[in-house]
Amino acid sequence: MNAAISLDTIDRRLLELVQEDATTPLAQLAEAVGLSSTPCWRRLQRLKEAGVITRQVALVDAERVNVGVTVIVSVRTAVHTEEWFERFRATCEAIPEVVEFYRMSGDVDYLLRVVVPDIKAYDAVYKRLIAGTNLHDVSSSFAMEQLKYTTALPLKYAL
Amino acid sequence: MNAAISLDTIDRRLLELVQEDATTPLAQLAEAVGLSSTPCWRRLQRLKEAGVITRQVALVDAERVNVGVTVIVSVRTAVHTEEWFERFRATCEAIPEVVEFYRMSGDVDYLLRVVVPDIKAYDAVYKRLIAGTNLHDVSSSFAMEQLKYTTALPLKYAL
DNA sequence: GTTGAAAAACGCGGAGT
DNA sequence: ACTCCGCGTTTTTCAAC
Repeated sequence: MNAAISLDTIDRRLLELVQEDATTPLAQLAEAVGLSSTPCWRRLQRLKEAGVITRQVALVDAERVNVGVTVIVSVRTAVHTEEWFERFRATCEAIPEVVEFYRMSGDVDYLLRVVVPDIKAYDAVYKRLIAGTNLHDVSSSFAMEQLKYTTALPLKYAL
Repeated sequence: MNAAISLDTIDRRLLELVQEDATTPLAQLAEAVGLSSTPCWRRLQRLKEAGVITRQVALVDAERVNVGVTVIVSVRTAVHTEEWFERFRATCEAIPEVVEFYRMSGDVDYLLRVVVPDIKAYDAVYKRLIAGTNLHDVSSSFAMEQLKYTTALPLKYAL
């Protein structure tokens, strides 16, 4: 279900293109990869069915919707039970300001990326995070500038 | 150019929908927000022209293209010149495995998110990062699990 | 803002090489 | 597996309200 899949050169080029712009007309994609539209369409279909392409979304400018501040939150926990984890996971899942959430190796247990309009709003999210879940240590770092952000994954490693 | 913009309830609802699924037919979006398709189309057009919706992309499953490992890289620098920064920025920009890149406040100067197939591949990226740019301290943490990742920004703060 | 409708573009699939 | 071609749908634009 979630194994790597076999992709040839054309598949990769198609993925590169749609990762950058999913509105590109099929005919144009087809031309770019040197195919006619039908096989190109079938390939895209196959990539969707295989779960390589998961979905197609509109990206929104963070500044224009007033969430220009991103905060990186490092969390260390005292408790390490399954029950605590599930609770924390559910909390993060429910907070829309938490846009990324990783379980880490090393000294930090969890890492979050949170987007908010300002420090005051972050404080509200912070309170929501620690409410209910017993966090041992929470360290928040503010990003001054987003220098790069892309949803396009490198395809050179694809099998 | 990058100021927050005025969005009413319908605009927000539309953005919520297209942030989740940009393939939704216009007629269906229109119905969901209680509008007919013409004004709905005009609103989406306006949101694109205003730069609120920046683009429409296909999201790819990281596991299936063999970049299931994400590494968080904290960078401290010895040099703090404009020239050094530009060089480092260009390096990160050019490395497709670097999918996010922030300038931070606090003890860490820069934070990167890197996606790779395995530790060995990360080492290659690491070498590319430190080559040419004189990094004082680089600390890499591996994510064991991606518990949440969304491109959908919270819209409750939009003005 | 609405409806309706028409033009153009595009997705989708069949038939054939 | 691909090309060619056409049907059906959807987008996009245009009226008039």
